[in-house]
Amino acid sequence: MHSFTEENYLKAIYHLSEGNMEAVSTNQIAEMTNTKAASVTDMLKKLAEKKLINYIKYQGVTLTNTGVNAAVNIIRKHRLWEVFLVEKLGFKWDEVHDIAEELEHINSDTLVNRLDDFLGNPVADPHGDPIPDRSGLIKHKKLVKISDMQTGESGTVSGVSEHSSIFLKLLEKMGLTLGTKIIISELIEFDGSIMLTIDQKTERTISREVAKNILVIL
Amino acid sequence: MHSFTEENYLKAIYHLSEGNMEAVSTNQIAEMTNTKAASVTDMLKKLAEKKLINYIKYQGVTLTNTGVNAAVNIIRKHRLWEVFLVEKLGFKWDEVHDIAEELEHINSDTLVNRLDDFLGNPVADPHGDPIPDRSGLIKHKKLVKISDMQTGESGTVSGVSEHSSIFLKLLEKMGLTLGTKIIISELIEFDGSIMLTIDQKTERTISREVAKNILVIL
DNA sequence: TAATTTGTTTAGATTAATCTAAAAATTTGT
DNA sequence: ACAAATTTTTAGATTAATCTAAACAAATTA
Repeated sequence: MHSFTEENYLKAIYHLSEGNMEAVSTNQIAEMTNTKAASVTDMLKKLAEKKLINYIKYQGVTLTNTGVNAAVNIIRKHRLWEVFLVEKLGFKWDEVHDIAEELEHINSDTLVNRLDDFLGNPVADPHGDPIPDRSGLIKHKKLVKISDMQTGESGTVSGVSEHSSIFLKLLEKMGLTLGTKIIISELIEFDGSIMLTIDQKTERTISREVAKNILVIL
Repeated sequence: MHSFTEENYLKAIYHLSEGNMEAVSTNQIAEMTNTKAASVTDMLKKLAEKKLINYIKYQGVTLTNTGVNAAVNIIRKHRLWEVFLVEKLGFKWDEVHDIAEELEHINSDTLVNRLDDFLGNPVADPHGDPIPDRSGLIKHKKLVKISDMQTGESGTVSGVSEHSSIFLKLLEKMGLTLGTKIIISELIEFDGSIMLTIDQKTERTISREVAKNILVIL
């Protein structure tokens, strides 16, 4: 198995290369892992040695298949534990990240699979992020940022692209939690903010910055 | 907080000083933690520096109050996770120790207390060991080894003093799990083995070695 | 009680992960 | 295309946890 630290690097590289399939840079990894570039370089050599990443000096890195598998497995654990914390222990969606960050490193396939079953094989975590199944497969939904929607369009809030507690608490307060139905009632030209109807009842205006981080299924 | 490693030393010292309230020796700790005596000495200095143990060169160690609290808290977590694994995830009592050994180091009081409530505030783990409450209090039951019982005496199996998977599986096979009622039917002089009636039905003979490790409430 | 055995500590290395400062490579801007 | 700026890597230290071998202390035993 890989060390706690190695796992965190793999996860960081995975997240950084999601979306844009490009190589990830040393500095990006350093920022994500709260370390210095020099430390990252050292670790990259080690991970390359173990064939978990493809690394060429000065050219950035990509995960190998083995590396992707390892990363996906950690993410699976992280998200399952988040579901557990919210569904079974009554935590709020903004409280679970740090604890899951620790739990994700517990090593036991049996444990993860039994937890998965115990939770009823959930397909998404409390923030709407998809949970890889036991073979590592991830079912991505087609999600759209509210900031990309047009007047009159409607959809269901199904994810967020910002996971900070402060942002999640804000959504909670505004009634924009997962599952909420919204209709865009007006795009305000002046500052780009967006007026929408929540659950056919409440009218609300949200800033462009907030709208960019809420993901919706049309 | 204390490191993973420090926590394991505290736990080892706690377990070694249970029962006999004497100071614990360097070698005892080395054996329990699978390290060498020299490494233990180093760590003892560190723990003494942090006022978690009372340490005098060549004289062994005892835990300070702070040290006891830290150790009890780890044990509380370990035993609660064991209950979770057995009661909620369907693990057998001989399968949970190693996983709980990892889970016990997860750091969050809220998590532990919510887990405790979720499990219905259990008083004992799957092996019958008492679970400290959130203030650190441990309710010890008066348990007797089967090997110390007399012919005609009866009791309920309520604990074990040997936690190895091989031993627990054996008890399972013999029907001597927790809650089982037994009556001593005969003490066999020849080899010290003991004949007993299980749940008013089955007659069985167990070796003195096995009998020594089964604990009973009279 | 002196000698031997056993147990513990010190000294000096090692490994993993990190850092700072300096050197080297790459990218950018004119 | 070359100089400047940025990014990445190397070099050399540091910290936590561990080890082996040697020195030292305590307990045992003859």
